[in-house]
Amino acid sequence: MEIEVNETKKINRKDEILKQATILFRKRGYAATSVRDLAHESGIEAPSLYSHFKSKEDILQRICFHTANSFMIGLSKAEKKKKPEDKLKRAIKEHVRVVTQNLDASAVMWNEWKHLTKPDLDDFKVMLYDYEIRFKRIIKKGMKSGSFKKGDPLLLSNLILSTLNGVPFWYSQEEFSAKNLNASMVATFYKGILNKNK
Amino acid sequence: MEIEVNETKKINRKDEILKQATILFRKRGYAATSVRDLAHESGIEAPSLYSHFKSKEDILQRICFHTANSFMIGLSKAEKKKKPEDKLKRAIKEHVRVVTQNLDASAVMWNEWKHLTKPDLDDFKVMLYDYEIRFKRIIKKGMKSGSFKKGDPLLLSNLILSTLNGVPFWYSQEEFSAKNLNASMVATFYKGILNKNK
DNA sequence: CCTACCGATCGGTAGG
DNA sequence: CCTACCGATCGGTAGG
Repeated sequence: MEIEVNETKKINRKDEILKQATILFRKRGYAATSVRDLAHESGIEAPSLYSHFKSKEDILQRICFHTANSFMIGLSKAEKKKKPEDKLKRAIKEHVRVVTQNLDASAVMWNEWKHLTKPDLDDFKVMLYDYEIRFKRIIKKGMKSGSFKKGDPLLLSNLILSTLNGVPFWYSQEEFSAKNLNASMVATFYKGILNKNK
Repeated sequence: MEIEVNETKKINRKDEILKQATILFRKRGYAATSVRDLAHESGIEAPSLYSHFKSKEDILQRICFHTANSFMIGLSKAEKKKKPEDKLKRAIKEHVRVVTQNLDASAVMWNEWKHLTKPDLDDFKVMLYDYEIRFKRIIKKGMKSGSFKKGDPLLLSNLILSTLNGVPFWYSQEEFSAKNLNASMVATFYKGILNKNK
């Protein structure tokens, strides 16, 4: 019984540290957050952090890779669709879902991954690059098949990904619903904003 | 003659520090860049920085406010147009122009302004908010006049601004031209990407 | 613009 | 998970 409680506490403590680290890294940035800040918010002393994590960077690494993995899984789901327009629609939907459900973690991943060091840094870059390549491939195929207007697939891919990655900087559950955001984003990119009935 | 040379050197040195600071703040982030790093890249010793700037934050403040001011001026030009669709088109063009001509500074402003402290922090937030409000107003009026499809002006404004602010993260002069980027962005948002001739 | 230097804080370890 | 502690580095000042 006592052992069970201790183990549960240990697991909760580790998650609690990760949760507080995500909030602090988002608010102040990785470099400006000290291990003492992390410990204080988690209700422990600074050296106690090292019984859960190897280093400060270890904490950042877990946040970055865990979040990036969620995005990769979402993209895989999108790639199972057949038509390019359905693939892109699903890719946007999945990306919006992951971002809105992990606002702080998404922002931390996007803003702080540069503080990772080798070999994690290289592995992370590969993941990012893979995501971009696969996202671009959907658009490229859609342009070839005639689903999308002809253009530079890389440029359009970058435009859409910028929009998706910018969400954590302004989205709040109080102001917007994820469903409405997703629908608006797809409608905007697919049909444009000009009113043709004018 | 000697005085003239000294004064010229002084001005160049100050600009050189700002230039190197912009590059370093962009690459490593403000908090992870030391005044010794800044001094070294500028070819001087660390304490010599303080004959040009009051503090490390003073350097960041100048980068942020100078860049933000460029964006404000661009938006003012856009607001002089009459039709909402022309206003938005011009606002996008000006924003793209400032971003592509100040890639590092734009990224630093966007990623590092949170490291400013009061009262500069509050002043900067006011500028950011003013920009967003005025950008949103263009869209709101366009929706009311029937130029743009009906929708949530704040949401659409956030979508477009996210796309614009994301540019420094992928744009390079070697891969894209500012002119083509601008045209593609306007076409994408105005007319959408779906091919209606299919 | 430099040398010499300061107190504060950093990430992390030893040992329990 | 704690106390005690470490060397390194931080932003910045004094004085020239």
